[in-house]
Amino acid sequence: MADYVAETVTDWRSERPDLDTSPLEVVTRILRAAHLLQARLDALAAAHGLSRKGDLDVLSSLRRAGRPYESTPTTLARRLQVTSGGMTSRLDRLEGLGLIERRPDPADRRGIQVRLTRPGAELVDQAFVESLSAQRRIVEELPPSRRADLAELLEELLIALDDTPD
Amino acid sequence: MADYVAETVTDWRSERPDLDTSPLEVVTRILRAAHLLQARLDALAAAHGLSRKGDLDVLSSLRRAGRPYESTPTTLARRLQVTSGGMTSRLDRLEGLGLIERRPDPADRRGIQVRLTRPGAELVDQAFVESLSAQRRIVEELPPSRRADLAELLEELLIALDDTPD
DNA sequence: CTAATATCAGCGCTACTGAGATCT
DNA sequence: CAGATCTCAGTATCGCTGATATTA
Repeated sequence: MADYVAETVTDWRSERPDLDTSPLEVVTRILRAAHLLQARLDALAAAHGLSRKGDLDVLSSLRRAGRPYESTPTTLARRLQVTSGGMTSRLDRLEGLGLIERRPDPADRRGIQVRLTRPGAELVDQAFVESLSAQRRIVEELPPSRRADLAELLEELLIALDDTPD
Repeated sequence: MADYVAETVTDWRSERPDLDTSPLEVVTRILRAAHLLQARLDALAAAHGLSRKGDLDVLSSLRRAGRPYESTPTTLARRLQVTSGGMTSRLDRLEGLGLIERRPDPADRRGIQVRLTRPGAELVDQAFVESLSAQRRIVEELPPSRRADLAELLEELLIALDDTPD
């Protein structure tokens, strides 16, 4: 029982036995898994009217900050791995949908506060829970101790990639 | 020492203690790692004139098949997680660069054989080795036994996601 | 003055969808 | 005729870059 990447590595071994292709077993697997997972989660979010990929991430990020469900465009952009320009367009869309509001930051007149609206908070509480359920169904195909191992190994890798909050 | 996702899960725990957000520790980590890894690999491929994301994957897929370095658009599309239309445009570009050729399939006149040219084979032998080195430097931040564990866990997950060759 | 914040216009890229031509 | 193969045109999306205005 093997996955696609196992076959790839076997092919390389017979073709270029001088190369150590074992890094593919981690890196390519992560890329392929991300592709498959993203497709599933996007389809699910779309069923809640969130057709654009990163929108639920923005709402979730605001939601988990707790009341009053606020943040700034710059903070959101950094967390979600996009530029500030990219975040502006996501916020435009979400504001158009009535899911967030922008208000001037009282403490810094350059800044903006982004806040979940009531409908935004309700939507994220449904959509996020549902996304989480879908994720759980996938992850539960691994036995519990394996899940925890995988999570921890991925964390080590992400730390090596400097994906740490500062 | 924690990564970004650990912070996320902590936030959720204080905000929605009723939810089990542990699936994020696997799924979100995979999505974030993929984003970071892809950015590094794209930059590297671009240094070899392969500015477009999937191009090196196409060349690699042909190369590891062994002589005569041939495949078909449909097979490549399936392996590389794109539609046949998406593969057509990749092949157009690579053909324009002189890295592949298209020839009619002698056995099936609907079909096309895609083949690496000499320059294509030379380029992939450089660019792939370099990409592999970059991947190795990343993966080597984990101790060897951890690397193997991670590879195996990811394989189990991909099998659960049906990413298997048929 | 330098640096930070947010936005905007313009651009490039990527890949999908659906239709069509050809062939099994 | 149904189904497979490949291509093409059209479309949607997505995010980046670099410039700008404002303020710290």
